[in-house]
Amino acid sequence: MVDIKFIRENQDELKEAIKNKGIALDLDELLAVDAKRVELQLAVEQLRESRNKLNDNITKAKGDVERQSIIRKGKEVKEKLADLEPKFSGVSLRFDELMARVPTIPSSDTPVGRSDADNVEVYRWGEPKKFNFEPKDHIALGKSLDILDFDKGAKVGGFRGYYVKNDGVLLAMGIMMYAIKKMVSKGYRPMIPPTLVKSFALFGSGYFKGLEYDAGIDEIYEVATSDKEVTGEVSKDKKFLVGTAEPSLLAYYSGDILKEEDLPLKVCGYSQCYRSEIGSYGKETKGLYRVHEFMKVEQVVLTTADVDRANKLQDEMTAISGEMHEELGLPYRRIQICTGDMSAGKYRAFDLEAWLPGMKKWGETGSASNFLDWQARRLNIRYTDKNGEKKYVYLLNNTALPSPRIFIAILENYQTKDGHVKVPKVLREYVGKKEIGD
RNA sequence: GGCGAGGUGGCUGAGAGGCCGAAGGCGCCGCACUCGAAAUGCGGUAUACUCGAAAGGGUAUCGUGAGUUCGAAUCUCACCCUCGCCGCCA
Repeated sequence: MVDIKFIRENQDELKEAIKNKGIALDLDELLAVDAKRVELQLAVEQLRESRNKLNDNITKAKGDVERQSIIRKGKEVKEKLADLEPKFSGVSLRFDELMARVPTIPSSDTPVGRSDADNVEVYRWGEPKKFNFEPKDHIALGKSLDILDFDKGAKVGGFRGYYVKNDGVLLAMGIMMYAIKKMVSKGYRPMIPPTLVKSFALFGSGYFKGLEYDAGIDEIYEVATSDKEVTGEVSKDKKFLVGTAEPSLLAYYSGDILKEEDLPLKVCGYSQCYRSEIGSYGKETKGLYRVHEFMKVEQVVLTTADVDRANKLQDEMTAISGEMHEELGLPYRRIQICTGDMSAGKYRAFDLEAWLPGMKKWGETGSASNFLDWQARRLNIRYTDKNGEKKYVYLLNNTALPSPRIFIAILENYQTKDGHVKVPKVLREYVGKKEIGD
């Protein structure tokens, strides 16, 4: 969400952002609706004022005649209100719909572009590994080492289902524990948040584009069973499965007024993540790369309304993920996301991509986003600054480590000629051995 | 799943159709007293939107939504949530 006053005063910049991000929104319509809304609000409030005054007078009325005359006048006011109030709420509803779509203006260093093809590599660590044999992909390795089973996964879980087995479990859980410990060592408070959430959490983070769940557009699973069934009716409070811990971690603070001295507030969350992938139908249909559920550690920071500070924090968060890739010995690069590949609320975004030798490509293993106050306005998260003024916090999020793609990267980067997989040093304490397949 | 109690400002807690945006207490802020502090006294102290240069005004908000009424924190209905007890499951 963007401040309406800011929108009124920065129309040209916003129109450019809407164009560059490829957002379906007519800003002129929004401004017209806004003007109408203010006009109707004023009229409605004036009518209510006279109604309230008449109601006050009724107690002072002497006798029935005066009383009746006041009630008669009140009736006229009420009729006018009955006409205007629905108009006002109709316009307000449209206003809210349009407001939810207004994007954050991207940072000046964000490349302008149409799609992910226009993202820019800004940093690279290590180089794609050279093998003196033909490297296998993780699907073949997982099968031969008996640590991944996609056939049984599909049988039980359906398309994109999978089992992790044996040493694979220790490796997957090890990746998560390693990430949690790393985040804690960097001063992040760990949480295990709910993955089954109400819609406001997903709207607040920006996963739902409108106030209502939009099936077929959003990549979120809706849970069919209501918590309570009354006479066969569907409960109004729908529940959804999160695609990342981010919405749950942020919604934790919704409605809160934090203290400036407590900021930046650093939190990390471990959760199972659920993604319908209906928007990626047909993409990466095999293996562990694109799956419906997986484990992930996410990092989230709440900070003051200071753009430079927020950018610096975002860079720090990205650096922590980078550090973990380095400690795991995984070649990676950092790319900056261009306007066309950036969702509405984001101000500045980077992805980390690890090299996957078996799949022979860079694969996204993290995504760091700076939203400024866009999410905080939706979630109503504020803080009091030193002057006692209330401001919206700036919100940042980044992947710490995702389990399956790091799993892929380790398998494919650490494979040996005889089909074994060496365990990266930092994960040996969790896996309990130096090499899987021994 | 069954039964019961309850959701009021930063907190506690009264209020049971108009005098209520809401008593009292605690907390917080200012002032007085003091060398300073404590104690005491006096005054102030919700949020959002909106009109206004400002002073100040208006609207809405007592869990949420709808209803009854000229008028609702207060009455009615539905829903959400919290707490307690029983049952069931882990």
